[in-house]
Amino acid sequence: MGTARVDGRVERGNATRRLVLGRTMEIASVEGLGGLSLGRIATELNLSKSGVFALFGSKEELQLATVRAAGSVFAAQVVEPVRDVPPGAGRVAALCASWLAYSRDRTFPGGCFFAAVTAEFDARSGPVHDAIAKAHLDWTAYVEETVREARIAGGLTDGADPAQLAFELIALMELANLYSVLHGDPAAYDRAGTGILSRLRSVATDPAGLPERLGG
Amino acid sequence: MGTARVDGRVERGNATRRLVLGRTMEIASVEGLGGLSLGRIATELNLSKSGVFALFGSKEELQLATVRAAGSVFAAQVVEPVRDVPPGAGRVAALCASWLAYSRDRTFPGGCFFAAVTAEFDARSGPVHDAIAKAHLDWTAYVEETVREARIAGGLTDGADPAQLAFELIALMELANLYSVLHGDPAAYDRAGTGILSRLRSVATDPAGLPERLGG
DNA sequence: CCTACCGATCGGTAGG
DNA sequence: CCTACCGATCGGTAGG
Repeated sequence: MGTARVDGRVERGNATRRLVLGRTMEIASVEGLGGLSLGRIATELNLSKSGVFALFGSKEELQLATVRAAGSVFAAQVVEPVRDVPPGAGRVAALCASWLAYSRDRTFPGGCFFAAVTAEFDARSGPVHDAIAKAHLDWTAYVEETVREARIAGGLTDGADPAQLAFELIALMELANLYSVLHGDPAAYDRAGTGILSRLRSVATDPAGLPERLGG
Repeated sequence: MGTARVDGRVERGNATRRLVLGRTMEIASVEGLGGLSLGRIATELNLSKSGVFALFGSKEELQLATVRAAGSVFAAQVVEPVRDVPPGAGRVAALCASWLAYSRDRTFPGGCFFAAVTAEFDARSGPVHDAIAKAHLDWTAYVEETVREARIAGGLTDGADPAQLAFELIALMELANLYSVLHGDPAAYDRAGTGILSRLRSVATDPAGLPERLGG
C-alpha cells in the first residue's frame, strides 16, 4: 500500500515533468532559455512555483532538462526517419531534407530549437553552454559521418572533404531556418535545397541519382 | 553665457549616450538585447538609473538605439573598407573577407552583433524584431546588389543567380561566426573562406583573378 | 521652460 | 506538491 502510493506519486511527477518540458521547449524555441521562469511555467500550467522547483531543483537544471528533451525530439524527428536509407549521396540528401522538414513544419513553434538556444548561449560559459555546444558538435559529427559513409560506399568522389561539405550543408540549413522564422519566408527552404543539391551533385559519383528538388 | 551652459549640457548628454550605447552593444552581442537593464547599465557606468532612463525613454528605445548604433559600426567595419573596390568577383570576395574579419577580430566581444540579436528576436513580434529584420534584409540586399554589379561588370557569368549566391555566401559567413564563438574554433573562418571562394570560382569569368585564400 | 541627472520609491516578480 | 515568505532586482516615475 505504501509502495502503491509512492508509485502513484512518482508517476504523477513524471507526467508533470513531461508536461513542463513540453511547454519549456516551446517557450525556449521562441524566446530562448532565458525566457523560462519557474513562476511563469507554474502559472501557465496551473502548478505551484515551488512544485515546479521541486521537480527540477533549480532554473539551470530546468534549462538543462529542456535541452535534453529537445535533443530527444530532434533525434526522433530528424535522424530516426532516415535510419533505413542506405549509405550514399542519397542518404546525405535525405538527412538534409529531413532537417529542412523539421524546421519548416515547426516541430517547435520558433523554428529549430537548437538554432535559437545556440545563438543565445554561444558566447556565455557554464553548464548550459557546454550542453548546447556538445549537442552542436554531435550533430556536426553525425553529418560528417554520413558524408564519410557515402564516400566509403562509393557514392561520393574521393575528393569530397567530409568536414568541409558538412560545414557547407549545415550552413545552408541553418540560414533557411533563420530566414523562414525572421521573415516568414518559406522560399528560403527552396534556396537551401538548391544549394545543398548543387553541393552534392558536384561531388556525387552518380549526380543523376539524386532527387531534382529537396523538400520544397 | 546662458547659451554656453545649455550647450554644455547637450554635449554631456550626447557623450553619455555614446558611452551607454558602447556598453549596450557589447552586452547585447554576448547576452542578447534581453540582457540589457537600465539599472545594470547605470551601475556599470556609474550613472543613475533614472539618468539612463531620461536619455532613452524606455527599455525598448534603448534596445532600438543599440540596434541603430550597431548598424553604424557594421557599416564602418564591413561596408566602408570595401567602398573603393571596383565592381566584380573581387569586390564580392573583398566584401565577404571584410565580414569575416569583422567577426574574427571581435568588433563586438560576442562575435557578430546581428547574428546574436537576430536569433533572439526572429520568432518574436514588435518594433525590435522589425528593426532587426530590416537590418537583415538591407544586408542581404547589399550582398545581392554587389553580386549583380559584378555580373553587369562582366566578372560573373550570366548564369549566376544573385539571390541564390548571396544566400549561400551569407550562410557560410554566419556559420563561421557561430562555430568560432560557440567552440572558440577559428578554423571555421577557413572553412567559410574555402566555401565562399569555391562558390565564386564556379561563376567567375576569370577564376584565376580571385585570391587563393580569404582572410585566414 | 529646457537638459541631464539625483535619491527614493512605485507595483511586481525573480530564484530559492 | 502547497502557502508563506526572504533578499534583490525589474522597468518606470515621483519631486527637486
